[in-house]
Amino acid sequence: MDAGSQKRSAPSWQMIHDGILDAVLRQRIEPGAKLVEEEIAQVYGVSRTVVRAALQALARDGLVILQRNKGASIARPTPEEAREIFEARALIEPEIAARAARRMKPSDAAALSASIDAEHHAFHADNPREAVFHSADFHRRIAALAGHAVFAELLNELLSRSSLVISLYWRRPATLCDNEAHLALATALSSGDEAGAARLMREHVEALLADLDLLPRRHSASGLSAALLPAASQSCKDILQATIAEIDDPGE
Amino acid sequence: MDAGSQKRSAPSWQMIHDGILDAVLRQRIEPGAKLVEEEIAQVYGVSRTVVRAALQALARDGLVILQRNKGASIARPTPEEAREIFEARALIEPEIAARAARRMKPSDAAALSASIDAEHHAFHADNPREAVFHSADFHRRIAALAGHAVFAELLNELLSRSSLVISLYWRRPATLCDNEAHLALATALSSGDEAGAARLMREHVEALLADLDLLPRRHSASGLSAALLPAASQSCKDILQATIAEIDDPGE
DNA sequence: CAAGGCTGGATTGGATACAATCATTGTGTA
DNA sequence: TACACAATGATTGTATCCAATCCAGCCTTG
Repeated sequence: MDAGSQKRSAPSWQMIHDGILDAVLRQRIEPGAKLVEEEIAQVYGVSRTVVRAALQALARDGLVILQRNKGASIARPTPEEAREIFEARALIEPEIAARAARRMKPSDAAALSASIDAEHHAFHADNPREAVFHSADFHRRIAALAGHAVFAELLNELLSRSSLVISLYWRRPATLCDNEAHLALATALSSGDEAGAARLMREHVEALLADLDLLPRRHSASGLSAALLPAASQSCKDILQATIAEIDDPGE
Repeated sequence: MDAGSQKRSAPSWQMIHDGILDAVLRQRIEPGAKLVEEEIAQVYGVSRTVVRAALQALARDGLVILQRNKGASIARPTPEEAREIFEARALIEPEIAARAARRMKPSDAAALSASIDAEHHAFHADNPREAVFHSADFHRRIAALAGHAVFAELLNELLSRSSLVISLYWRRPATLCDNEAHLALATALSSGDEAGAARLMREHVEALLADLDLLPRRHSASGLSAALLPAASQSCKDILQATIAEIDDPGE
């Protein structure tokens, strides 16, 4: 209801914003990739004006870095920023889990199961990126169940930035404990165990943080790496076009 | 240093963003006030392009509501949203206080004292709005001392929105316990008492929430009240001009 | 041969013009 | 008189245009 009534006033740049956001969440755009306004404008068939609005919105989300006269590029969180993002999640998400456990209805368990299954399926299909995407979706759905709009917004931003962190600093793409943790969480949530859900969530997020490879080294000098890995920026246009095609043709 | 190095790439709309933000924090613009692009553009001597960017940034901060083809207006948090904002603060700020207590240096105490003094002074000068502004500034400085950029960003947004909540739902403009709480907090922080600072902060924020008048009644029908109290929207231009004058002439 | 300056292309920043939409007022009619 | 409807003015949404800036490659020069 809440989201539905707002749909009528959807800004036109929202589509571009969501398209790039989706590409980030699915790790189809690498951190540091250059986002040229004209290219995106051609992909979506609009003028640069609308693209600029979308890029500024993404910059407010912390996903895009805008440098004056130098354009937009996908953000590259520093190791310290990465740690801070997961520390913030470790504080907020247990509270969200507790509230979700308190308000859960039996019908809500299905949504969580669907997300877990999707993650499980993608994992076994040897598609770790999609698995990570659905993993974040699981956390997002819990936030939706908590019925707390402000917490949900805060977490949404943190989850988006977590995708960047994961593509930069994720150590092992094959982690089984992830699914275990999600299953245990879903069980605690469904049984209304507030304290247990909060504890499991805190441990889960702390485990995620511990699995990051946050070395003090500069992962690679910002400008240099972008020059060394131009694949992302070259294929940015194609990635967005593919994303659009998927949206138009939801029969995935 | 951190902010200084970023200054070179300051976007041009930042000035307008900060101007409107300052007007909100000082409660010179009332929630619900209409923000007409052309007026703001004339005040700042720029075109609507830059103003639109600033308004979109403010919308991402939750301070401005953008409705398609209906323009921008200062947000009016619902009572539920107001409660959620302070619940989020009650969760985040104790953690910030604990981290600040851990990292405090003796020289940092001065900044906190200055903020408390300014609040105290404004309060005794019978200027409750300015007192509220400095009260928020006190919380902001603690976040800066905590040395955690993500928490600081999250709190910054919550503090800005709190200003809207306070101007809508604040019950008693004459609260002495505020200063008491801030003094006790500053003492705990200066002495490095993590647990005490966290506890005091949580109690303080919960007291703030308890002092809000969150009745289920619609505070007033949105359109009607705007018509009954057109002062805010009419003087929006003047408010911004006055704000600019103050910035240009800092000898307040 | 290396270092520094310069020019050309590409890209962004901002202003302006025009189209689209909304709110308000006025008018005609039942 | 009250309601429906159309015209008008105001405001926003988007595209396009031009100036400002940056980047890369080349050239000059010590």
